[in-house]
Amino acid sequence: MESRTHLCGAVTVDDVGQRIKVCGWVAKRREHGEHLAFVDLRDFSGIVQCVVEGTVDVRSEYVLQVEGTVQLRPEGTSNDALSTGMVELHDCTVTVLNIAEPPPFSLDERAEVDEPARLRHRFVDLRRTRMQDNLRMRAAVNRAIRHAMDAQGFCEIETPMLWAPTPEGSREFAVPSRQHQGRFYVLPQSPQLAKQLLMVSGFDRYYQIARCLRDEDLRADRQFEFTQLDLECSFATEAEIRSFVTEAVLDAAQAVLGERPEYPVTMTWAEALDRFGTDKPDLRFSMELLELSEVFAHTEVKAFSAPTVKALLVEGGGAMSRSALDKLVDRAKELGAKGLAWFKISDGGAGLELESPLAKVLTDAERQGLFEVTGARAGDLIVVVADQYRLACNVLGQLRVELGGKPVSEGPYRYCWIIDFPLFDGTDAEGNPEAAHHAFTMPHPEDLHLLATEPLKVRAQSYDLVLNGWELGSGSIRIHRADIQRQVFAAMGIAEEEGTARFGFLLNAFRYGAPPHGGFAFGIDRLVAIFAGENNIREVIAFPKTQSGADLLTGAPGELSPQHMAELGLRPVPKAT
RNA sequence: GGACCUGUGGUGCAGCUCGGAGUGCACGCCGCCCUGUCAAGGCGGAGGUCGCGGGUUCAAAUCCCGUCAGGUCCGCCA
Repeated sequence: MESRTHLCGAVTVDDVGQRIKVCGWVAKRREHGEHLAFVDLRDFSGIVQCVVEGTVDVRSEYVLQVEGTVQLRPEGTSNDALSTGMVELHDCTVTVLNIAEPPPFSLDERAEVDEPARLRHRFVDLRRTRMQDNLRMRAAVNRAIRHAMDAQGFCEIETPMLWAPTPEGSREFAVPSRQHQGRFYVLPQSPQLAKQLLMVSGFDRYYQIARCLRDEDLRADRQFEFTQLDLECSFATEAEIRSFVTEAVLDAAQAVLGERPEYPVTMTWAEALDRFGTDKPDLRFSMELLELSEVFAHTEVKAFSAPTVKALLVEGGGAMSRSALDKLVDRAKELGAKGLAWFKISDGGAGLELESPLAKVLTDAERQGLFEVTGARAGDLIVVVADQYRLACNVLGQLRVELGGKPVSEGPYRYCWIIDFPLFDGTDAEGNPEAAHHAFTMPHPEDLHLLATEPLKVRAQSYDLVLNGWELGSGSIRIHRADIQRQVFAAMGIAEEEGTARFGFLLNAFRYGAPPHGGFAFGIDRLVAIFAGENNIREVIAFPKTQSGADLLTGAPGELSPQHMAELGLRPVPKAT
C-alpha cells in the first residue's frame, strides 16, 4: 500500500466517496469540544480539511498521514479560498509520522516575518507557499530554457568550478590548493574562457545553466553565487545570437506566466542613455529625459552653465513638500550631481508660473524655453541637472525610476535589447581605456579605424538584455583573430607579453583555428524574481546569504581547524587593529 | 570604504521627540470550555538582558558615544 494516494491540494469533488490517503503538515487545528475537530493538512500543493469526530492530539506542523473518505462539505460550509474547499475527509485515521516543535514564526502567507528569522530557519521558511511557488517557478523556468536551447541546437556542457586565476573584472573567490601549497584555484566569475575554448573545439552551440561566483558586495539583485544561462555559438551573427536568447526568455515567460510577452525592442546604447539616462531602461513608463542644453546655452545662471542641461517632468510633482525636494537634491548629489534644480509649476492666472529658488534668475526666454520643452502644466514639477553629458543622463535616469517607476516585478514584462555599447568605458588610473564588457569583445567593424586614434569612440559588438529596468545579462561577438586582439590590447595599453601572461591559454588556443563566435549570459535569479513578483533575488534562492555574505543557517563563513589550515599551507594573519 | 533605516516576550507592532516601576495591542504558545469551523470563538495563564558595551542622570527602552547584526543604497560588480 502506498503511503499517499493524493496530494492535499488535489482532492476534488471527483474523489467523493473514495477512501484516500494524504500526507503533510498540520497547518491548523480547530477543536470544537470533545466531539468535533478540524485539521487542515498542508503539502506543497495545497490544504485539505480533515474532519475528526472527537479529539485529536496534534499540533501545528506535526507530520501526519491521514486516511479518510472524501465527502462533499455540508451545505453552506464550503471554502472558496481553498482548491479543495468543496470537499473534506471523514472517518479519518490519523497517523502521526512525526511531532514538531511550534514553528519559530507563522507559516501563514499573510504573516510578515523578519528576514533574519526566516534565514535562520530557512528549512521552515521554504515550507511556505510563497517559497514553494517561487522555487518551483524557478524549476519551470530552467526547464523551459533547457528545452528552448535544446530545440535551437545547443549542446549542454559543464565546465570546471576550480579554475585558474585570470584577473578580469570582478574579484574572484580563491581556493587554496593542498597538493600545490601556496597556489590557488579560483571559482569562476563566469565560464567565459571555458566556453570560448569550446568554440575552438568545434562545439558550435554550447549552453549551460551555470553557477557564477563573484566576491563583490551584495545587493538586492546580487549574491556571491548566482546562476546564469550561459551560451556561446560559432558562425552566428549578433542578431542570430540575440534571437536565440530571445526565444529562451520568451519561452521561459510563457512557461510560468501563461502568455508570451511582447518581442523585445532593440535600441542603441546611445539612444537609451539619451532618452532614459541609463543602459537598462524601464520601458513600462515614459517620462523620458528632456533636453534643455539649447535653452540654457548662453545662460547667466551658474548652476546651468554646463555642457549638458537635462530635465525630467514629474506630472503632479508640484505637490511635493520642501523636505521631499531637499531629499531629492541630496539623492542627486549622492548619485554624483553637483546639485539639482527644481521648478514647481503653478497657474498664476495670467499664465504658468514657476516656484523655485531659481525662479527669479531665469530670463523670460529661458522660462519660455523651459515650458515649451517640458510641456509642463500647473501642478507639475520639473527637475533639472546640469553637468557633463554622461553624468547628467545617469543622475536623471536614476531619478526617473525613483520618481516615476514601479517595482521591477510588476507587469507588464517589457524586454529590450541594448546594442552598440562603447567598447571602452572610461580609463584606468594610468589613463588607459578599460574594456566595458571584456577584453575579447569585437569592435564594431565600422569603428576599427578609430582604435588607435579615438578608442573611446569605438562601438562594440556587444549587447545587453534588459527587463523592466533590470539588466538580465550581456553578451558580445568575440575577437577570434590575433591581429585585432593585438590592436585592442594595444589600445588598452596592454603589452603583448602581458596579454599572453593573463590570457595565454586562450590566445594560444586561438592559434589552432578559432571560429568566429559570440555569446551571451543572463541571470536566471533576476529573471525568476521578476516573474515571481519579488523585488529581491533572495526570494528565489533556496539558501541565500545576507548582505554581509553570511549564511545565517549554517554560520558560514566558518573557521578551519589548525590542522586543515596547515594542510592547505595557510597560516592565520593576526588581525590588524 | 561610505550614507541612511531597523533592532522591545516565539512572531508582528506601539512606547522613544518631551527620561519616572518592562507599560500596551495583535498573533502564537500552555490550560480549561465549546458539535461546522476554516487566520474559529470564550475564559484563564506563562513568557522580557528593550541587540551589546560605555556615558549623562536621583532615575535610561527613551538622551549621548561606541559597537554588533539585518536591510536599502553609493562605491564596487569585465
